[in-house]
Order: sequence, then C-alpha cells, then structure tokens
Amino acid sequence: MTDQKWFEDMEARIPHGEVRTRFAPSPTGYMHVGNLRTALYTYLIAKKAGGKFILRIEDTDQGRLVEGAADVIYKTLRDCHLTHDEGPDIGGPVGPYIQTERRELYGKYAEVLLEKGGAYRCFCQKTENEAEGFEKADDPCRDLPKSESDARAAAGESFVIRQRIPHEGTTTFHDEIFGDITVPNDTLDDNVLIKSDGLPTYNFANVIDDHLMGITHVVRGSEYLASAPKYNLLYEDFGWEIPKYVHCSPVMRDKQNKMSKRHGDPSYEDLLAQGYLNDAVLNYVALLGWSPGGEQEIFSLPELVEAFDISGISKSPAIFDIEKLTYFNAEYIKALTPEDFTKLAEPYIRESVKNPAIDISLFAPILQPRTEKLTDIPEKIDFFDALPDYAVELFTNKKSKTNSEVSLDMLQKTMPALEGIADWTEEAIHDTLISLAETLGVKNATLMWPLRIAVAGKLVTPGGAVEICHILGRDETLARMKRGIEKLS
RNA sequence: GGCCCGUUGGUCAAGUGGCUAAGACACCGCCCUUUCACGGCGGUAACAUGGGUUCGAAUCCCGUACGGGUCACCA
Repeated sequence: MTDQKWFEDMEARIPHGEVRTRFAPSPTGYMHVGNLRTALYTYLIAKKAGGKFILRIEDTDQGRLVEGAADVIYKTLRDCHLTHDEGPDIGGPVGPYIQTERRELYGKYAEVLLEKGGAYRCFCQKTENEAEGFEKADDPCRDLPKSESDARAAAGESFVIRQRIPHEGTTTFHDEIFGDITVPNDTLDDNVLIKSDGLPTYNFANVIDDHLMGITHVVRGSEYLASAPKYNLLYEDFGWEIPKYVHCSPVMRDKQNKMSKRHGDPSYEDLLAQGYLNDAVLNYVALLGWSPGGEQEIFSLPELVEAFDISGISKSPAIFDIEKLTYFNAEYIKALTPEDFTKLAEPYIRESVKNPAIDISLFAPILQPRTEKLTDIPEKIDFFDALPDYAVELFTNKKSKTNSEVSLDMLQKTMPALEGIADWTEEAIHDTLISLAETLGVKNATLMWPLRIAVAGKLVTPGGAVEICHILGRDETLARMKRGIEKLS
C-alpha cells in the first residue's frame, strides 16, 4: 500500500455527522476528582447531542507507566455509568484507542508536516541545565536545509521533531467557555512533537488522534488553554477542521491550590473508601463548576444529560467542599430503599455488631435518616454488642426531668411492664411504655430517657429507647436495665 | 518576568443595563420531639478596587490589586 493510499484510508475511517467527544486520561492509577468531572462533562456533551463518548488512553510517557492503571479508569467509568461507546476495551471504528499502539501513525503524519514545512528536525541534545531549551530564533536546526536534515536523519543521528511556529503575527482560537483568545505568535515556542524515542508528545498526539477519531468537542483542563493556539496552527497546517474547544477550570483544594493527591486530597477512590456513594460524588462534582440555572440540585445521570449545557460551565476555578458533598451523600443515603441501604451498610454494621442473633435489617429505619457517610455507622451502633461502661450522670437530664432517683424509680417500674409484653414488637413496646407513662402521670421523656441510657449506655444514640429495645431483644433489654438499676441503687 | 485567563456572602452559585442582588451547603436562633439527629420556620453574611460610558451599572470599556494557568523530549 502506498502512503498516499494509507492516508486516504485513515481519512475515510473518520465518522462524520455526529457529536463525538473523548475522555483522554493518562493512566496514573487513580481518578482525580477533577478528572472525574472532566469525564462527566465530556460524557454529558456527547449524550445531550445524541452523540458518541469515546475513551482514549494517553500513555505516551514511558517514564510514568503504572501497572493496571487503565483498569482503574474502566472501573470508575463503569461504576459511574459513564458508558463509553468506543475504547480500548471495546474497540470501535477508529482504533486502536491506546496511543502507544498508534505510534507509527504519528510518525507518518509528522513526515507530512516536515514536508509541508510546519515542522523541522532538531538535532540538538537536551541537557539538564538548558531545560528551557533554545530560544527558537537561535535554534540552529530550524533553518537547516531539508536535504541536510534528511541526510543527518538517514545517517542515524538522534533528533526530535519540533513544530515550526511563525515568528510574526497572532493566532486566535475560540473556546466555548472563554470565548475568543488571541495571542502573539512570538510568545509561542517550537514545541517538540515527536520525542527522540519516536513517541509523540501530548501536543502532537492529541491533534492527530482527535482528528482521526472525528472528535467534535475537545474537553480538557484549562491548563491546555495556553497551548491551544499551537494546536490550531497544527490543524491549519494539515488543513483539518478545528474542533470546538471546551477548557474547564480546575477543581481546587483552596483558593491557591488545585486538588492533589500530593496534598492528601481525596481521589474518587478515596471518597468511596470514606463512605461516599458514587452517585452522590458524581452529582456533587457535576455542580462544581457548572450550574443548571434552576434551583434543582439533585440530579440523576439521565437528568444531567437532559439539563446539561456548556454555557453553564463557569470560567473560574471551584473549591471542593467536602461538607457540601457530605450533604449530597446524606440525601442519597436517605433516598435509598431500606433494602439497598441495608445491603450497602451491612459491612459497616457488621464492624460493630457481630452478634449473629441481631437482624441487621432492623437498623435501616434508625440509621438511614441520620447517616451522612457509611463510615459513620460503626461508631453509631457500637453499643449493641456490649454495653459500654457509662457514668451514672448520664441519667440526669433537665429537659426530661430525670435524675438518679427518678431514673431508678422509672426503671424499676418499667421492667415488669416490659416483661409482660406478649409480642416483642416495636409497636407493643411503644404502646406499653406510653401508657405506663400516662398511668404514672409523668411525661414520656421522663420514662424514656432513663430507659434509653440504661440500654445504650451512651448519650447519643440512633433511634430512641423503643427502637433500641426492640433490636436488642427482651432478654438483653431486661439485663441491661438491671445493670442500670444496680448502678443507681 | 512575558503571554493568557479569572474575581458575586466562608463554600458552590443565579444574575447578561432597571434588584429590595436568587437558591444550596455551612453557621446561628426558634419550634417539634423519647436524647442527638431528622423535620419545620427564621436569621447573619457578597458584587476585589479606582475611573469612565449611561437616565440607570454586579452586568459594557479602561486602569489597579489580588489569584490562577503557561513558558518540558509531562500530560
């Protein structure tokens, strides 16, 4: 096959007439919150337009390869239901979808650019102290005659391929979020396109792949805003259509710094481990830097697809607020069916409640309305397995009108009542206690407070005395009350 | 430092020349209650700054300050 034919075939494969977006992470082994948000927006733009969402792995940095990193990406997308239509794991019409598997292709396009004059070989060796590189005007290779350049390359001399950027004029590009941006060309450097190991840099691979994959909207972090003019120049050199750019501002940890693993900020995986639900994280993250305009805040993924619009993305960076995430999480937990809640909460419940006699489905009603994070659960119910050694002072509560004597009295009168209950149901316990309080002429709290303290042994409990007694079972309840009476006597 | 970008309450944010400047989280108070919580009700709190333009500027223009990005054979 001639090269001409090869290029024609490549072009022929490009899909047209549909919105195509791509999430193009480099495989680092974990998912940043900011990355997740970019993936979400990318997905939403495609799906809102009925288009395709594509996954491409950008692994051209051989020095940073991480074992199994791509799997983390697949798993995250799957868990978040950001289903891609094409990608390394499922294939597609414009594959391969991993850049290292496309390596020879970049070389061919670089040759084309060399031919067109949009790039040149640079034979200068990189040195540590000259990390800034040569001033482009001084780069002796920029004006090397093509014949000499070809000869030295043929002779096996090591080189990189650099983009030849005009010294004069300005370049303007349009971003969907920031609008038109114009920069003087003399502030742009002749970046390396092909490294000496033959692999492309991000700057080149991106342009080639986005074109060959028919990408219509390039969604990425705003750190690429500065190099966007160079990409435009590349598209122009090739005579290719320029995609729409969507540069998203970063997610920050505070006013000054981006969120980062280094600073100990949580990644997506960390958040899950901290007891956050992936749907809640996704919902929160969607609203971090994007506003639907209305007052709705809780959105399912299909609702996000419906509501999403690029014009709602904000220009300025957004600070990640774990407290608001926690609020979303609590809302999502409350919205769970009791069955789903129990299933999700089981491992956390079992951390504290090892007694197999206790039916853990009983916990949903008391835990679900007051659980912000799944990891809060073990501490909340730690008294079920073993009664803590508590202070008698807990029996004293002003609002409930209780003190040691009152509590002792209440406990002693409550015991026989509970012993007499036929069916140990929540309703029966409740009714028995309420009518007893009425008979005794005391307010409900005066009766309930000492009971709750006696059976739980702590001040703050999920649920009230009735629910706790019910879960504990009659024998354990009575045993704990007896301990309370002994304590008070 | 050059170039580019941004700036509404503590945080996320609505707002596109007519505002008494939404809403949410957080915070505070009150109510309810079998504790805490949940729930209900209410409250504190913002247009970085100086000049223009205009009958009128959070909204348009210019400057200043502050913050960010970028200037790698990393992405």
